Amino acid sequence: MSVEKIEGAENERSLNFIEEVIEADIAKGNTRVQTRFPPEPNGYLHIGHAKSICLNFGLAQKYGGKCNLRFDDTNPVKEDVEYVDSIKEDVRWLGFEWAGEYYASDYFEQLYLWAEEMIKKGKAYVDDQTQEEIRQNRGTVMVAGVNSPWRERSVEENLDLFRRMRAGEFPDGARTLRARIDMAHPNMLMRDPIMYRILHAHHHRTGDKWCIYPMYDYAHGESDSIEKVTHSVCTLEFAVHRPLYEWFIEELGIFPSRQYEFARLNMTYTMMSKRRLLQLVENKVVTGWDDPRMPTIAAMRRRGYTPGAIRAFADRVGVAKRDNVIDLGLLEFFVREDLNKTAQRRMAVLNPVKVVITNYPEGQTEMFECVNNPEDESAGKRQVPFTRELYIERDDFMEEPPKKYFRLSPGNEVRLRYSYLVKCEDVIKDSEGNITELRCTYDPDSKHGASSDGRKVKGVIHWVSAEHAKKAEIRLYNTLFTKECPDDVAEGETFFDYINPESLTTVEALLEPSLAEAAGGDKFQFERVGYFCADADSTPEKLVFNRTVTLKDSWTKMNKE
RNA sequence: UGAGCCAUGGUGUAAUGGUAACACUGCAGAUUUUGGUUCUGUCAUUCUAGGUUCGAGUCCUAGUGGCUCAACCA
Repeated sequence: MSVEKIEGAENERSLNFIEEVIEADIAKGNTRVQTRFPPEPNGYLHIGHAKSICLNFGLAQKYGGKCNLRFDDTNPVKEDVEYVDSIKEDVRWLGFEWAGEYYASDYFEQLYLWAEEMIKKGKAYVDDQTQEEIRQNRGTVMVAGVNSPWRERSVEENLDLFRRMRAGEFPDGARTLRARIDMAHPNMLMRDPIMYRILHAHHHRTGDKWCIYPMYDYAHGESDSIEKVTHSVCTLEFAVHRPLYEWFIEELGIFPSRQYEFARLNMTYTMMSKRRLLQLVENKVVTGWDDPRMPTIAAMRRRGYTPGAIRAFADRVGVAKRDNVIDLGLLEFFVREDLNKTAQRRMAVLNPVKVVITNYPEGQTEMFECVNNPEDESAGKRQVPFTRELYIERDDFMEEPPKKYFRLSPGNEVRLRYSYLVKCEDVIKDSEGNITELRCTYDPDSKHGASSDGRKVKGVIHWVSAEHAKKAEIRLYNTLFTKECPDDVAEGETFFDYINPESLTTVEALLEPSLAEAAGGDKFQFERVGYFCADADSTPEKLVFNRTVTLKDSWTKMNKE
């Protein structure tokens, strides 16, 4: 397992409750630690999975154990190799290497053999009830279920029927194999759970070899056991499955894997249901699973989030059993923290207004040396051209500035970053009163932070040369949802109604020329605007940047007052 | 009229039965050629009621509140 060290993540933290379990096991002499990350390949991994990945791989790492990647591919109708591939890519990108790559489908034959064993022990039977009958006879949480009329079939008959199920003699849904436990059990999962269903479906790995497929409950614990998983860590909603998990393992007398549950990750403004995310993709609400507005790992990668930031986030969020809703801002904090150290700084104007330096020679070009990253000298410097006509951010000028505004305004002087001090002398407007141009004068002695008489200015703004600026498409992303989408949306609306109509806006920005080569995920901080990632599709001819996170901006609050 | 899980600042997560802490957020200030970063300071927490104890966030009892479970999904 290889993870580059991330600063800040090595702080001493107390043990989470799963680590306590492991340390207790080690104290008892059970020193081997084997975990697994078991996604179903029916969608892309999201930030919630990232927490699970960091936990499972982190546990193995911490205790000198191993972590497997196992695909829980027992439902062929929902699964696809595209998802298998994306999951592997995302786990690797997060910085983890799995000890073994397994598939529940690798175990289909063994699982089948064990099922016959269960039948022979009288612990399983073939049920001919319809789906509807099964549902009705299961009872409710308050009312006990009733036994299936087929529950007392002989071992021979069960065996024969089960073999014929496998042989493909029956249509989908005609029969199931059920565990014989207790139809009055207070835990619904223990009321003769279905072990196998008939599904004449093509499986992405086993092809058409099988027409019966094991259910999660029958496959998961056994798969863990086959892999000698010591600590099977899953989310809280599986806690009610634990008695069943243990029941199968005990009845089969196989390696005693044990299950532990932790609370899944929830985040503000974020939808974590794979089913819902799939709907967004299928309905083309987003461009795909890696649309930067999605909460998927692939989307975050494209947005410019770093693996280290996500790992640090997962570490901070912790592991407990309490329901939680993490503020999206916490994730962004870790992204900012990481990017602050590594992202190169560039100047870019998203909403331009022209500035003419009236006392600067026409046709002259001057190169200014700009620091790429004030936090990292090794990032070097670059030359940026300066001319008589520039563009600055429209927000960086106010004709009637409020009291604490210290950027450009009539008669006020500001520093053009890394170049001259300029003073606004005149405001040019069109017939409708819109500002079209600002006329400024510059102080020729104010290079390199100096000024002719030692005066200082508070405002420092970014700029680009009108002649040299490159155009680029910038995608500004906001949260996909304007508010929390409930699991059950109110009558008359769908969860699509909760989508933020301004989740994606595109602007044409003007960039300093050094950005022309940027492509393929390079990250930049556009000064006082935010962090941007050069889109993978970006070319020097068509520059496209995705916004990652916004800088902390107390000045915008001031503007709102 | 079920079973299981959970309850600590605004948000998360800690605390051998012994001074409730850490991070994020908020607020205030300092530094700063990014209103960023960095630094300093600061506000704010044990669901309720009993009980055990010299001492309870922690143990016990009862209550309250929240979550999960009735797919041939995982």
